[in-house]
Amino acid sequence: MESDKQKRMLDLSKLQFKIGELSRMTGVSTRQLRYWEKKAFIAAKQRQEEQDARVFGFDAYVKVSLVKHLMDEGYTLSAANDKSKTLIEDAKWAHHFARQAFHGIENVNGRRRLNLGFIDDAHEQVLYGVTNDEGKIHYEIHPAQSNQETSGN
DNA sequence: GTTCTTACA
DNA sequence: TGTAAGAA
Repeated sequence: MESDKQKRMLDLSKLQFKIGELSRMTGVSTRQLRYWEKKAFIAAKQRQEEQDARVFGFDAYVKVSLVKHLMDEGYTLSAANDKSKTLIEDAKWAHHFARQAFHGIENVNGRRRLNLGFIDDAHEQVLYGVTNDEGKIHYEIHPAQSNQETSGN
């Protein structure tokens, strides 16, 4: 099912931080990080043999940053933990959505447009996202076969 | 110098 | 949660 692990140029799963690093990165004390781990709010990678220092991954960094931010906003630890869960789920969903929606960037007449794929089952119309001079985005629908001048820039 | 666990103001 | 202690 999940065999679609392609070779991405950015492999965030390889990032590893010791507790001191994660603490400095997020502004959360090492004391808190150990406590949060015990509470299962964050997870450290499995420690190898006997004595070992905790190793956190990018996912932990994101989680800690979110919880820290929420606590600064006034949330309690447990409340911040709960809210961070939904935020992370939403972000994952949005990422999944955007990843599927992305069909490449095309250059036409010096302008670039984002191909968002067909909007009809007959595959006759394509949805594009474009920006104006101020960077504001809008959408356009074009016939499917007008992709002649897609100079690979 | 850093991290770990346990305990206490 | 901060901080201290003693050990790794």
